[in-house]
Amino acid sequence: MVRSRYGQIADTLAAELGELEPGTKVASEHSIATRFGVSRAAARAAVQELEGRLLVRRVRGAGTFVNRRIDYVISQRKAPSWHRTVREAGARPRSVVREVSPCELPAEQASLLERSEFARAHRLVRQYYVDGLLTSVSKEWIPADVVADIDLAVHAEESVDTILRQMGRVCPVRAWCRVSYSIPDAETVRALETEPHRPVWLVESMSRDTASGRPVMCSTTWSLPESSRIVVELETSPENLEEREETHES
Amino acid sequence: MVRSRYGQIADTLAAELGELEPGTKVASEHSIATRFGVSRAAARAAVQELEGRLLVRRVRGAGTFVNRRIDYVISQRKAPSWHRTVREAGARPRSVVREVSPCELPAEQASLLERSEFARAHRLVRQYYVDGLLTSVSKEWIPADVVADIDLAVHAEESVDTILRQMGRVCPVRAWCRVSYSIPDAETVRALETEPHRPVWLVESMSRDTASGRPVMCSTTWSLPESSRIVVELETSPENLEEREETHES
DNA sequence: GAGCATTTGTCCGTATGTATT
DNA sequence: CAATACATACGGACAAATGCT
Repeated sequence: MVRSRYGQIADTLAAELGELEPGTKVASEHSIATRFGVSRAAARAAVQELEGRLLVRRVRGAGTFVNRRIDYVISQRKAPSWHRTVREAGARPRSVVREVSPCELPAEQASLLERSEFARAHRLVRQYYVDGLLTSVSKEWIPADVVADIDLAVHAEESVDTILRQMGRVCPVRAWCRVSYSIPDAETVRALETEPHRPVWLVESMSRDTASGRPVMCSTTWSLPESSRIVVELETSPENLEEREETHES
Repeated sequence: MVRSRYGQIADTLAAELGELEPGTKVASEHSIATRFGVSRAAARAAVQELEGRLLVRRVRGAGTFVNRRIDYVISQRKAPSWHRTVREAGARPRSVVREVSPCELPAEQASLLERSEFARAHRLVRQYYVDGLLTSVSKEWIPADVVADIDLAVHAEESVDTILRQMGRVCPVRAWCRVSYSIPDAETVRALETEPHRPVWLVESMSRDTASGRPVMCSTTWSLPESSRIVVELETSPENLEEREETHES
């Protein structure tokens, strides 16, 4: 099969992009069209191809920029640290509290947190930026019986983990987690500033207190696929192998 | 912000698509252009939008068809069964052995299987179809010390699990697994019949024998995002909470 | 197998809209 | 306000794959 012209151009550009720092501005559609002697439509197709490969990001009116994906590993063996993960990848992490308010637990979160529905809790909405680019939004629920008041603390100290440790006197660790690739609801689309109906990462998580085993926090986090590569590791130790259900098909 | 014409058309079509059975043929670009009084380019943009939402599949020369995604849940509590999962979703599963050959274990697989590099093993390549559409390809490695000869059995019995149980006299269960969303290598691109450089699901997995705890099989499976929605569930039982590393950031 | 209509894929040139700088 | 850059849209053309006759 013959490679299409825009495909060849995309391959050429992709090779050149490999040398560049994330955030670098890429040649405009017009200049690509001129350089390769094609129409702007073909040049555009090539850049869209690169966007599909997650190699670039495009901003209307501003230009096209070299993209980078942060590997975020979710594992049972390691406690999560988004800020550290981003920094270790050589990027600049920032998170912003968008909303913090008392609420009553919705059914799903109540069940996960092993509380009764409508139990009093704190709802926390945050946005996460990598190198100034919005990459994720999260909603977190913390039952009021873990920490009574959270508003002031949340603005002084960005890490919820630290707040729970200091104010709640608990030691939270991730006890359950579900990762999928789904279509976000309208509210999330607004918060993530993404196109409606476009699939993004969804990580649902619940943490327990190490000592008591009691759930102390749960969250749902939506992340743009172009900005992070979520990796989930699942491990069953040999001693626990028998605990599982059995079927006879691969 | 005003919604673009092709976006409106996409929304209209998406609503209509919801009523249709998977596999149904969708109106052609030309007829959409005529119906909505727009150019073919705009109609095409609308259909491409639907493709991006994973609602349709397009085949050159044939047409555009309603798509369905199969939810495939990977969990510690449940043994995997691809055929059953697909059937339960109301679709028709089929897997085909493409290649079965003796080989020496590559470094990565040798390490995972706790064998020495270049140890003799069987390499098995399979393709998976849902409703006749190619959705996944897998490579599986089985050390020769688990089953000596596998060629004939593999063609008579599709389930590797069953072969291992009967010929290898082991009871395999998934002990480790890693899921990510990655760019496939050229060989995989050919086997998956997908575009180069397009990200797809990658599930790496290793199974141990229940009784001995010894690794008996490992595999890498690549799956098209438009055909499956991979969900990974990770759970740490309260008793094991202390086993993990600690950090102090969320 | 050959021929034909259909359908998507690619590409051209041009024009206008809209967001950013 | 002007220049730049991406977004949307038009109309036309041919290529390539598919499915049917």
